[in-house]
Amino acid sequence: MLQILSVIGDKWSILVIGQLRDGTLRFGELHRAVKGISQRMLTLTLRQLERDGLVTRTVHPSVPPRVDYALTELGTTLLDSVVALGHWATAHRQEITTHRRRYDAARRP
Amino acid sequence: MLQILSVIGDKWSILVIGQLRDGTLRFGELHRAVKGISQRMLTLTLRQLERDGLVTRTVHPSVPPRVDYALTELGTTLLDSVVALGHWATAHRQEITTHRRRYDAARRP
DNA sequence: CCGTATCCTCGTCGATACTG
DNA sequence: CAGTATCGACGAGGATACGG
Repeated sequence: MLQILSVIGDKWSILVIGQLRDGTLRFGELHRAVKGISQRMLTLTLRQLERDGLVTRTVHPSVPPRVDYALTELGTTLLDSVVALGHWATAHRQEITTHRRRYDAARRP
Repeated sequence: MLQILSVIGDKWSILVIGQLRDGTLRFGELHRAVKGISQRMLTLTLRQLERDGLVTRTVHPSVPPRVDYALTELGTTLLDSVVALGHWATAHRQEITTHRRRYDAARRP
């Protein structure tokens, strides 16, 4: 069970899956879309997702090389929960930061 | 945005919130319910959740001491997404492990 | 019972440099 | 363009001991 949570408990995984909701993206496009992720972590995250059967990796033997990533059917089923989390996060972001400030203010007089 | 994902991107947070879905729990009860968590991490996780306004902490001044934790209204709204993730995880656990074995077998001949 | 305080150890991640 | 390799720093987190 903890093994499965590691799939979704990784923030990069969630963000990458979220980006793939509208269809196929290239490596570089993902790199630009997911702000703050390093090339290394993007590679590792995609490998992980591919290993778990959540995304497909398609290499086009061209020059320059082109690699496309897309959600599998299994990945799409997860997407619903992920977007729900995304909605929750954006909906309550302000509320949470307010709580944090209040909490910190109470403990640092 | 990444700050908010840190709330749910932590596996302990997710597990703790999941345990609180049926109501109030004491510290020790949570400690036993969430398998594998250390006392230290449970404390830190609960402080984090309290700081974010997802959990209330109620100290009963008795001997021995008793501390109850419960979800706030905000925490309950998150619970829906969390249980959705939980359902997804249990529903596809087998499928994912199968993918993993297949992937590993293909790369380790 | 419910913590806090230390210490110490792993793994994780970013930076950088280099290939096909 | 899309990676792989290497390294070094950093912090999460377990173990332990102790306090209210």
